[in-house]
Formats: sequence, structure tokens, C-alpha cells
Amino acid sequence: MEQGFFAKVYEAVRRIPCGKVATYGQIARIVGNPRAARQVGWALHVNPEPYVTPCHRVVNREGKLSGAFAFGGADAQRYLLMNEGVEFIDDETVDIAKYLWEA
DNA sequence: CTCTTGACGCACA
DNA sequence: GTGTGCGCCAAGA
Repeated sequence: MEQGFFAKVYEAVRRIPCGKVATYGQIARIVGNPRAARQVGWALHVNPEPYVTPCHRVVNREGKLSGAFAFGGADAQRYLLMNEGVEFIDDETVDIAKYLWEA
């Protein structure tokens, strides 16, 4: 089941604690490819198990939602993050400066 | 096997 | 500080 890059992405994303958010670049760096931030998003795109891979805690460098959410839409993502205590600056932007996950 | 697209990031103007 | 362009890695057609 070792998909290599993908498996690492899922593993890193699952490490994100509740109430925290991580950036694609952060995940990319963890998996060993700091330049593969795009592939991180792709890994979540093919996210085989969105219930175990909290892609809703993964946002871009600006804390902005990707827009393409595998759970049910950005609306669901806002609800989940807000439910975890994450504060939103905009309807699709979280206060990543305060809720950024520290690996 | 080759080209384009893609849930991003960083450098430069 | 803001806007635009290029680059990196991987997968689909």
C-alpha cells in the first residue's frame, strides 16, 4: 500500500492536531519534497479516505481554502475548522498566523 | 513515450 | 504591499 509520496502526504496530514491547520508547503516539506506543494494538493485530490485524511485542515500559504474540497465543499470545511476552534479571517481564509501547525 | 494540467510557492517588477 | 510570472513533481490523456 506504499504509494510513496501519497502515503507520506496522508500520514503528515493525519498528524495535524485538532484546532490547527497546515499548509501544502508544510506537508510537502515533511514528505521530503518542499517543491511538491502542488502534488500535496493532488494527493488530497485522490484522497482515498477523506474521513481519515483531514484535508480540511490543509490550506495554502495564505491560509486560504483551496476551493476544491473533497468533503462536501468549502462550507463544510469552514464548519469543521470553526468547530475545532479555528478562527476565520474571511469566509474562506483562516488565521493561519495563529493556528498554523508546528511540525 | 510526449505534452498539458494541477487542491502551490517563491522570486521579481 | 501588491501584481505577475516562472518553477517543481506527479499523473492523466
